[in-house]
Amino acid sequence: MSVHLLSGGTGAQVPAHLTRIPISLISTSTNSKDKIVKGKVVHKGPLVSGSADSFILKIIIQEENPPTNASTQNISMNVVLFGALAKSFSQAVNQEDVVVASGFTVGKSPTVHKDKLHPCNLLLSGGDACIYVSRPPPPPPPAPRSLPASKRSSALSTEDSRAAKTPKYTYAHLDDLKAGSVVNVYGVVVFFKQPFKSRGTDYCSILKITDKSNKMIGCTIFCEKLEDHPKIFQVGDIVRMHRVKVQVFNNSVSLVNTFGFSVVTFDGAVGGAVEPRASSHKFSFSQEDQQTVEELRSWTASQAVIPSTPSAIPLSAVQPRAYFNLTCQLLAKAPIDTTCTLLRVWDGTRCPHTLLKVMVEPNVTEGPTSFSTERENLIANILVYDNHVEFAQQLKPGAFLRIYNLRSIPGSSKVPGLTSSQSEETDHLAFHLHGGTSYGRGIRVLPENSPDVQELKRVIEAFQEDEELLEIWSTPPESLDSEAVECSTERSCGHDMQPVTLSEVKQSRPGQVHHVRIQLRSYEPCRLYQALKLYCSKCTSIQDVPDDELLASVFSEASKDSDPCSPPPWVLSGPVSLPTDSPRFQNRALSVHLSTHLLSEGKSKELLFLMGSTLEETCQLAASYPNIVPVRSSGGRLALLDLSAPFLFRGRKRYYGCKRCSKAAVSELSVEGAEVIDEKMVAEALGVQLLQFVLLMKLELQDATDTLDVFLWRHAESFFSVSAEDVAANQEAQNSIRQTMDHLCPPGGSVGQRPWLDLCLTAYRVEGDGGQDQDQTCYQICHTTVIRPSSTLSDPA
DNA sequence: GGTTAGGGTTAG
Repeated sequence: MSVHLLSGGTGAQVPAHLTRIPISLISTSTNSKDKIVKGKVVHKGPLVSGSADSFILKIIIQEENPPTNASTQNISMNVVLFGALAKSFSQAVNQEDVVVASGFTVGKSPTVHKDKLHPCNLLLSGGDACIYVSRPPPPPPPAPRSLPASKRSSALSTEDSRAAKTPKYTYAHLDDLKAGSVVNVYGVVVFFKQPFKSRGTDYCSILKITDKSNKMIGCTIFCEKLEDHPKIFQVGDIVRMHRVKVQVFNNSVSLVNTFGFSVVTFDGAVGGAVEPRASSHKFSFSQEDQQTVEELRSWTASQAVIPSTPSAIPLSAVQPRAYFNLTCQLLAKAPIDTTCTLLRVWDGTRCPHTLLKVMVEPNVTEGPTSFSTERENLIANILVYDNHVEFAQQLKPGAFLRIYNLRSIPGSSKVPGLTSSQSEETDHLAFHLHGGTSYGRGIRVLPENSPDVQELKRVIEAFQEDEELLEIWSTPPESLDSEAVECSTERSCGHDMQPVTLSEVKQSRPGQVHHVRIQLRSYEPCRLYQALKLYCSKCTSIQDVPDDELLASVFSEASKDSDPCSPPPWVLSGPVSLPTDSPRFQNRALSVHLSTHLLSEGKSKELLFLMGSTLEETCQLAASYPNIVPVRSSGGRLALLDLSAPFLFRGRKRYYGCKRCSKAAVSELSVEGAEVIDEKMVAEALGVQLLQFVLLMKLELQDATDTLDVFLWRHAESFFSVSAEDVAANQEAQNSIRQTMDHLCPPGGSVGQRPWLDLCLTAYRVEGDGGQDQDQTCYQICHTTVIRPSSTLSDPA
């Protein structure tokens, strides 16, 4: 059981009585006694260590010069080494070394279907197993030859183990591929399809490559993960593939990835930086690779292998009735139906043809729902169909894309789900990414650092600067009186006043009302749930809404009070079980108290006093009982929880009381004449000063003259057209505020993207802590409502 | 444990 390094005549020798058996002829019935198998190591796996010195190492060897009697099929096979042999092999043997194995047994390869290699594998373990290594001669050293052959080490020197860590690869020429072999290749991409979902488990990439031999070779790459696929952006890119298997299909040679496959892609432009695009961080890349890429680039440029037409064209050069590739930025997107998604893109250039308008609901749009008029005119609406929809759904607005084989159709066609009057606009150019992958049809996200994206960003930024200039010159104060500017808000105050500038507002005395036409520059809090507050109308205090973590601790603290409790005479007490399927709630009976008065009214379940529950359990029960008041035992009596927690749960709504203004005590509720029990009745009965949910935000306004911080508070609910109580209880109301704010102040958007707003402001004096000198003028937005983003994505002109 | 695809336009 050992690894022997063969070195000319001086080292170990393969015993002469052993006879070689070609790899292709090995079967499970092979008698391995006195046999050897010889092959080149084309893959060396990692040394896998199990428990207590049990090592396993898997390699693939390939027949180098098959004897004439051997077939060319199955010339590559898996070899599994065990124990100390695996360990010393791992240290001593490099990829590309030629090895001879003896003392092996033959097993069925469990991975034959996956790696398409030999149906058998060689197993090397125990005392008979032996590996002889002959290293290929090193590449010719620079003249004069300075390294005598005798200097080459015949022992396993440290130099050898270092070499083992960075295997040197050899690359096959594309006109010299032997069927069944596993090879490494370099090639220039002459055709490619972005990875698409196969009918199996993997994504499939199709490419055709060529090299200096001028041979065209088709390649099929199957990988489950998209990132393991070649990152090809355009024809002319250069790929380096390791461990692809040569196959014959339809009488021509093709390549398929096999075990240990990896690929690195390079841009093919002469003179550009050689930057590898790889999925793995640890791929080999040497000076030789650099040279190979540069040589292939020059060769490609001299040979006209690649059509000289540009691989992508800008919107400004798009012809009707054409297929083309587009490099662009995604601004917004919206699903149309299950087979179609709308992508709104631009590349900063203006298409000479009028572009198709597509209407969609704003609440299904991801990204801004409207843009400046200038920008709207540059936006191309792309309808993406069928298999591309799934990929499109994962795209994020802002991403840079290349869309391959996009089709421009004049006159427009009907958009599914919309009536013809909504979508049909003759003489408009429509863009379709049809279903299927023919001609490489597909979408690819380009990285920010790619040269094409850098160029795209230059064009876009130049446009944005123009856009901002336009906005500044065409807006207030010059246009304050005009009706030309479309506004996203509406005043309902009824004041008959002309708008003034922010600088005029700042110079005015407090106590006045102003109309302004402004844009929203920024706002606080960015985390909109923090805008939700609790307000006491009695003491006018404002506090944050406690988070669930705090509430849970209040409940848990309250349930620790285990003093015996004598409930008041007007209650009936008993256990209640939680209406849930969840096993963790089982075996937990909570103590509940019902009002006998309500019982007599037939409304016993209308109001529950619940004791000893957790926050989670209380919420569970609140789904089934309309009013739940959490209680605890305190000094032998029934008491409310600390008022940091809600004193009442009504469905998903929670009601809080003011600690300062409440005189809380558990007492009986009078419901005479009342149809339903509401929070006000409960609060009154319990002596709780009910806190009100309010929205409080600080907005920074901007116009051509100045900026101004204003509050949105007392009129916040009508501004957003939502109730703060709803915001506290449901996600939809929260989303609605988020959408409104994203519309008024698009995240990452330029000033040109922010709509103009007509506001009514009140200015008032607020006493500072330090007396008269510290008085401040504050401003509040009042009597103003946001007009919900219009339901069209089209150019409003 | 093992297949997928194997370039060559949707038909909205």
